[in-house]
Amino acid sequence: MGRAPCCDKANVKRGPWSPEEDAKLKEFIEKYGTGGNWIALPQKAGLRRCGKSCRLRWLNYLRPNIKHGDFSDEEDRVICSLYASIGSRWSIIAAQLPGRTDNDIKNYWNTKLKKKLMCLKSPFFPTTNFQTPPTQPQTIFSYTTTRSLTGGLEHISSAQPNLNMNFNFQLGTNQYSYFQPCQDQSLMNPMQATCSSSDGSCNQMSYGKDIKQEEMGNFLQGQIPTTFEETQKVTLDYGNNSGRGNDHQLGTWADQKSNGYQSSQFQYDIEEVKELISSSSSGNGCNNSSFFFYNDENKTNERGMYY
DNA sequence: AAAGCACCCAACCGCGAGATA
DNA sequence: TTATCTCGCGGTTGGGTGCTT
Repeated sequence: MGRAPCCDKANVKRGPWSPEEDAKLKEFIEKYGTGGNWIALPQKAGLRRCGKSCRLRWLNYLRPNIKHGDFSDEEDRVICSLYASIGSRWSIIAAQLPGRTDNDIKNYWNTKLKKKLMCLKSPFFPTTNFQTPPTQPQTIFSYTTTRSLTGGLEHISSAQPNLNMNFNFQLGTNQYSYFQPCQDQSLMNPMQATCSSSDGSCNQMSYGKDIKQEEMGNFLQGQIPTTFEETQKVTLDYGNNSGRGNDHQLGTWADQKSNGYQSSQFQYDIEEVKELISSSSSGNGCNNSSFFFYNDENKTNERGMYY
């Protein structure tokens, strides 16, 4: 037994709204309000539309003070922070951004921001030597372009200077992943995104397709740091790992610590971000690589492996 | 120039929660 | 207490548009 339809679908118009319909709806609501009953509203307003459709049109497009157009950096930051805290509660996020609708934010997240963020914590490393460790705190992941540390590069858009990928970090029974805004989009040229695993075995990427949620792999799974401070302790080991090419001799854990740039800009609660991008698939095919993780509980540095 | 492809976003769908009879 | 109705939400779809080949 299915749910009763909210309206007579055979007798309502669907699809894009005409300017005339917009005007009718706007005029009616400005004059009489919604009356607390969207289902009855279209009939009263003389519209052959479903009440839900009217509601959506009003909330997302017609009501006063709706803001359209590009999102500002500040709005990006708010969205990311809230997403990290509460997940895909778009209506709550929208409530913090005057003039933005939940639908707008959801679309923005799904089409742009998610990709932008994912590219930033990319599991790529430069094919050439990393010359000088940064003196200012910044994300260590921004240097990465061409090397996959883990299996799971699935799709890389050819149309945008962003990389879309998934990856796993595993540490014993724990798994970790990262993402962070990219400071330098020039590092994200997808055409450079070829895996340079020393034996050439890593070849997990493809181009020119929307990344789909079910294809993303285990971006974040398993036991992960539960506090902001913990996530800040997570870093990569650029050091002298056997099995890694010389082009990845980027420094040591100690260097990174003394330079103070391990994940110091980590703004987003990884615990919540994992809700965002999850699926059952996990890539493989890369050589194992390792990273260091500071275990806050044991007060020790531990080595994790990428698979 | 045209066909194919990818992206974007407005709109739709179904479900859960809350209100009401 | 239960059944029904409506709202509001988040996930998904599909058509328009622009880019690439």
